[in-house]
Amino acid sequence: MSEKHNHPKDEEHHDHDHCVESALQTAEALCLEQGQRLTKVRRRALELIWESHRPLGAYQLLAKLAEEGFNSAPPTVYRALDFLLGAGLIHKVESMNAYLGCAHADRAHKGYFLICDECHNVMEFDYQDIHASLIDKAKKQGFELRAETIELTGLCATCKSAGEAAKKAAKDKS
Amino acid sequence: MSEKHNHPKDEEHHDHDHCVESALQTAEALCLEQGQRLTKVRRRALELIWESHRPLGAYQLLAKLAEEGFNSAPPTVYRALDFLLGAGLIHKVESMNAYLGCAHADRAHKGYFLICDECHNVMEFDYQDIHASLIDKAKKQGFELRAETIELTGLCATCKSAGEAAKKAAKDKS
DNA sequence: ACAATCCCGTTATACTATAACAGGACGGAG
DNA sequence: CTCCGTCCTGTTATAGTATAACGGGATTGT
Ligand SMILES: [Zn+2]
Ligand SMILES: [Zn+2]
Ligand SMILES: [Zn+2]
Ligand SMILES: [Zn+2]
Repeated sequence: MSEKHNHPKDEEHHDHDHCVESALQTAEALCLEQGQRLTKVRRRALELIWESHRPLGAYQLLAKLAEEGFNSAPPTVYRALDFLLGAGLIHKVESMNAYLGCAHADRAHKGYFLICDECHNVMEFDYQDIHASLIDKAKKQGFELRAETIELTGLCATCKSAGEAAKKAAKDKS
Repeated sequence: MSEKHNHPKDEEHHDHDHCVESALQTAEALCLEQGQRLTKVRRRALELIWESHRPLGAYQLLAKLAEEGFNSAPPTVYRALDFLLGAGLIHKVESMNAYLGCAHADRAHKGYFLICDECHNVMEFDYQDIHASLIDKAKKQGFELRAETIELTGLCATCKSAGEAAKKAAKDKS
């Protein structure tokens, strides 16, 4: 029971525009439902985060917002991020201090991430079995779980095969 | 298959001095074995991290080192931390920007943490079954795992029962 | 003694995040 | 519609986390 959402830039068959659009629609529906206000800056922040193919730092996002005429002081972006985090529309990748659009905002879930050290692409998964197992283990300690930060780093398939190809080429030359 | 190392300040039966001492001995043995130099500042940094009952921020550690006559500029502490992290003697808790002595430095392992939001105590676990499961899932994506950040936050048993007691007292008063 | 390497001191700077207060927009009650 | 309370935003200042870059001193093996 795992679902992935992967959006590398170079995956041509992936229509990322559609992806962004659908995320925005979900966001609007969710906010409406919960009586939350998806204001201009919040909406645009979410869109910019989604448009990026990798997690976006707060100040990178701030710069983009500033370019478009939004206020350029840090609180602007952190307020938007707080809102989006609270609404479950984005996740923070703690090990990168960066923010990522959530692909399953419409249903409660825990976000687990596979982060490539090389290309910095991130895949989000929802491993219910591991989640259940963690809850169980925590409970055995009398610990009541509130949040999970699960970030796995390494080499993605693309970068791995690229690396192996490079190594092979070097060997052939010698 | 899980092992815990828990060292809350208020657990009277726990001889933390012994704990620190043994961690230091392990560290010296490991460094000797690997031809690494556990210099004064590194050694003292490790000791200070262990003496703290919760994860220590870099600048908190720096302040303690400075009190003892070590240089008080940031690179001092970050160099020591980098060394200790590299040697596997401490872990970084990403969601707190803080550092924690590792209780199993002598054997390869992945550190998973249970972090109490209330008292900020941290327990480290070594869940081999979850580790295996994660490696397996990653491999199915063609992803080669290098590091895992698993940080679970919530309420520890102590704080939970304290909270429930407080709630009960409030109810009795009414 | 010498060279190579590693470690440390020092200064400056980059990056990440929040505090605090004032003013403006919005939405509901009357 | 108007008033009021609340939520949102603008603005300035500051706190907290981490690294760059350069030079000098200690350590180790030759
Ligand atoms: Zn998600
Ligand atoms: Zn990659
Ligand atoms: Zn450990
Ligand atoms: Zn606690």
